[in-house]
Amino acid sequence: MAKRKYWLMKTEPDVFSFEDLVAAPRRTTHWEGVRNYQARNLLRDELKKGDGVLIYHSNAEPSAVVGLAEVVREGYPDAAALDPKSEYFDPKAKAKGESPWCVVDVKATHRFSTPLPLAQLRELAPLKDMVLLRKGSRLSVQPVTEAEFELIGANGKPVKI
DNA sequence: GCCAACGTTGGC
DNA sequence: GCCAACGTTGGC
Repeated sequence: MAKRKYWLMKTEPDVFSFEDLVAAPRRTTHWEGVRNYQARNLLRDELKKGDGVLIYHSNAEPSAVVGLAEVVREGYPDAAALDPKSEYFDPKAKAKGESPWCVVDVKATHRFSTPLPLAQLRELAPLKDMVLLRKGSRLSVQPVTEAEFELIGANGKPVKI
């Protein structure tokens, strides 16, 4: 099996929070609604079963990494793009008859007993090159190095769910 | 609520 | 193919 890789996924807790993921059946959901090609390509090609995921709350008080998850199913089409009732509906995808967008299934594994807010992440010197902390970084699915994942994991004091 | 950064759209 | 206009993200 290929070496485990690491990712960070953003979500707005008002829309879908980490606790919503924990409350979902089997603590698993398909990570729908990514509508950016760069992020789509990662979901489609790069995220593999068993990869580690940092769950990050954006537009939150405070914005923070709040827990860990794992990829349990690799990329497949995001059906929400074809559903007119979904807020992620994509008329162009509907016209084409197939969804160009991708989801993976992620499962919550650990809750941080100490969520790590942005300000605190910025204080950790080894994270200075982290994608999340780059100015203007908006990518909602982004790569994380093993060192970054381990450091953030340790600092968050994760508790197995 | 403001606004900087970024991605996408569409006129030409 | 250029680029201005527009929409979205997301920190503050």
